Amino acid sequence: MMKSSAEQAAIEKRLKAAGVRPTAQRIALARFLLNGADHPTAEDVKKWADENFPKMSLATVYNTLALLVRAKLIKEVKLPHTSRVIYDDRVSAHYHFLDEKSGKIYDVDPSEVEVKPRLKKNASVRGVEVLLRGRWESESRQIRERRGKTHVQ
Amino acid sequence: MMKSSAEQAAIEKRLKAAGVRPTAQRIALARFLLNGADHPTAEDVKKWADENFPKMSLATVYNTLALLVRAKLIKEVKLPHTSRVIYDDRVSAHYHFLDEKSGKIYDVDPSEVEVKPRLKKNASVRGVEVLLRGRWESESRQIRERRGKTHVQ
DNA sequence: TTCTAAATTTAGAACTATTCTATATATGAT
DNA sequence: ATCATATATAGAATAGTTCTAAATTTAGAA
Repeated sequence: MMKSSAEQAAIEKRLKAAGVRPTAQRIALARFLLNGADHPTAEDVKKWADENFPKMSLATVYNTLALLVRAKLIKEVKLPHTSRVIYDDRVSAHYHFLDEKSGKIYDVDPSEVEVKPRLKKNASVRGVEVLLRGRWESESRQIRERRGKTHVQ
Repeated sequence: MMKSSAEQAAIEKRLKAAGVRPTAQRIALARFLLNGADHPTAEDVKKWADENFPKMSLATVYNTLALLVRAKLIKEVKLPHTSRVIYDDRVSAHYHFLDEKSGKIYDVDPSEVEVKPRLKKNASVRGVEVLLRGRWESESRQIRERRGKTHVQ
């Protein structure tokens, strides 16, 4: 793990480079969002803040999330399985995979899914969003067999 | 256009076949949803009801939408450009196209978009959702030229 | 028909996630 | 240190949906 102070300095640099004034609250949140959080919701971010920063308000969490999105340091992701917005530190275009067992979201590189629209209609496609659903960790044979077996009393 | 009474009878039949008791409210809403509405939101449906059915409550609109979804007569669609749920009378698997100019949603048959996941990770994909964004009606050359031209005083 | 039990509809309260508002606090430039 | 501006704060407001409890309607029995 990176030393906390060095990490803070690096984050501060990234904020400045993106035109965001590095206040204490912003550095703390950016550190969480850019080095550690895994597709958190605003609620997840607030929870982290409550445990790691004194008296940060929910408004600051939302303000900062919006600011970091505008600065292109994080991306807003809206997926159909929840009404909560998810924040993603991967800012380049990519797709998502929803593990239906755990509810976890995984990023998928566009190169890993071939998408070729061949619309009958003469429309111009300017963007593509893809959500894959399934099991991210495929079950081992042993686990599958155990699950399949009826419990014997 | 189909004669209203015949249409009602047909709708009533479909509701019964799907195991839904055909009350007056349900017949009216199903008629709108299955023959005429184009990806309406709950608000659109309520608005139609206010203009075409006496005193229907918002709760009935939501109850009936949920009921028709459970009965697989319509499908719930959640898209990232709005926080409102959209209802679709096409119930088989398909993709969507968002016209970014009009905000309108169009259904796209899965045969019209080739999607081939080739994940590095050994995951099992059980479903794919695709949203295309762009212009559904591609502009004619004339319109494009007119739009491009600076207005001369 | 009338009665009755269950299903449905209703109005409005409650809820969730987010945005807004007004005030207080902190910051950087002078 | 002062001042103007930016930021942070608590809480109110909002949007969309779901819940609750009471009233109404329905289908079937008597």
